[in-house]
Amino acid sequence: MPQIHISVDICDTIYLRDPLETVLGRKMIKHAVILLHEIGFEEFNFKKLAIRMGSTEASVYRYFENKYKLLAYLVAWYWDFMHFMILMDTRNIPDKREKLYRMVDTLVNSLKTAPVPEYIDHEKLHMIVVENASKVYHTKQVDRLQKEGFYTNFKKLVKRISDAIRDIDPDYMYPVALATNIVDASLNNEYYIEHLPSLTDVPEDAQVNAKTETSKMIRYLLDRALVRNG
Amino acid sequence: MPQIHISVDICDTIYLRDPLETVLGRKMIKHAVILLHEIGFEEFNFKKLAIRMGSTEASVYRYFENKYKLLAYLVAWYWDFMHFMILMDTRNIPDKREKLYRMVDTLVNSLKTAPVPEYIDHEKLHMIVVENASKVYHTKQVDRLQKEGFYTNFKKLVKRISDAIRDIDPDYMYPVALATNIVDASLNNEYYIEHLPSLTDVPEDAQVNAKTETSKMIRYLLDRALVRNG
DNA sequence: TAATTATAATAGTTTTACTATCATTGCAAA
DNA sequence: TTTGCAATGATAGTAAAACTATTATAATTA
Repeated sequence: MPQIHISVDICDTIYLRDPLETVLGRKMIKHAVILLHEIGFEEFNFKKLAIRMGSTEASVYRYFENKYKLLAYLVAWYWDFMHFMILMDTRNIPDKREKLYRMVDTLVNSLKTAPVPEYIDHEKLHMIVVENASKVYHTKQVDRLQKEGFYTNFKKLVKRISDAIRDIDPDYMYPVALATNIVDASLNNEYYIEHLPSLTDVPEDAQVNAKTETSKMIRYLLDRALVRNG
Repeated sequence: MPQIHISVDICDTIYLRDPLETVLGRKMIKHAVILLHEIGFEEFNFKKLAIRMGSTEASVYRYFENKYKLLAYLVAWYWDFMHFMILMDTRNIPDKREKLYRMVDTLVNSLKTAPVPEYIDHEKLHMIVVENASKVYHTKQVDRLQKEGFYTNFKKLVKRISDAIRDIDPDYMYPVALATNIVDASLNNEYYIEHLPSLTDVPEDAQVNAKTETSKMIRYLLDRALVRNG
């Protein structure tokens, strides 16, 4: 197997130093993912991260201004990576509808073939994004962050999906909102199935695969929403 | 005009003392709404609230354990109130589809006739919910909070909307997920139009009414998703 | 009027968030 | 090989946030 290098593209105002360029930085990212997954964003802080990775608080602060930016970095990394994955997974699919469905499958992360670097646990990062992505978007600083390019990776991904929607049904009036909506829903529905099942259609005690169910639900919605044209 | 009293129903593990039962408590809620709207949840704390309302930090702590619970309280209040509003606004609408559409209108808060108590600025509370509701749902303590009944008001609202969906199209396979989805989307889309327009279908510089646009977009989606049957 | 309760005023503790300083390490250019 | 320099570690410190405790006083209630 050839070693695969993915160079993710992340806006450089998110970090003070690019963590992916140093050994310590990659270690930081690795343990940030583990720790965030373990204790959640509210309990997470740089002191705990420093202890966990065997470094010091001061060193962490040399890479990121604060924990919000670290989270923003991980989320940006995730979306850039998912964008890449969607490109890979949907190549050579001639059927437009099948192509969009495959995008959804990639989104809910039911495909396990991600060529993810060893320092990132992709499943954990996925859960971190599910639980915390909205904290990056819903902040009073949204307009400033937007100008600084914090959200470009997510926007690119949404653009890609909305193009696929337009391909299927050029008359659909709100392709971008629908794309945003299914990305949001694919994250949330999986979370709700696990934690708040009464917000979904699976019975309380049913043993279902949250990813598969979510994928089916989104496909169903798209199937209804988009008019067949060949 | 008769004085209208709404008694909202909020799970009693959210607070230490019910703020709506005392003058100080109502003052607390009033200024919490103003201050949260002004500076956002991250910058908000009990010291600032105490100063703003002319009381002390200790007094605030007698009502709420911490700022997360205060936020949870406001969100629970909001959903219970919205549930009530949806009941009011959709009475005597015979057409099932029109009834669901009206629910969406009420959700995006385009109806301005809310009989809201004087100590709550409804438009500000709406924005607080848009910006912060996900912070109440996406936390590591979700399972405990769920057991304590933090989310029952939201669940009741979703139930009501999913029933309306089922009324229109009994064959729709995921009425609850769709209901959850349109509630989420109605909050988010309005926010995106204002702050991240490239996640929506409105052009960057377009001067549109975010609420009206959102309502139209959701109606359109529902119109496509739900099969006509009379 | 006495007892109870709510609040204000004050003062504290602990934790988090962040900054500063300086010694040490490793590596690269001279 | 030495010199210089950037990265890190070790340590210490400040400021604010997140809470807790104590007491005095005002307002209610019995």
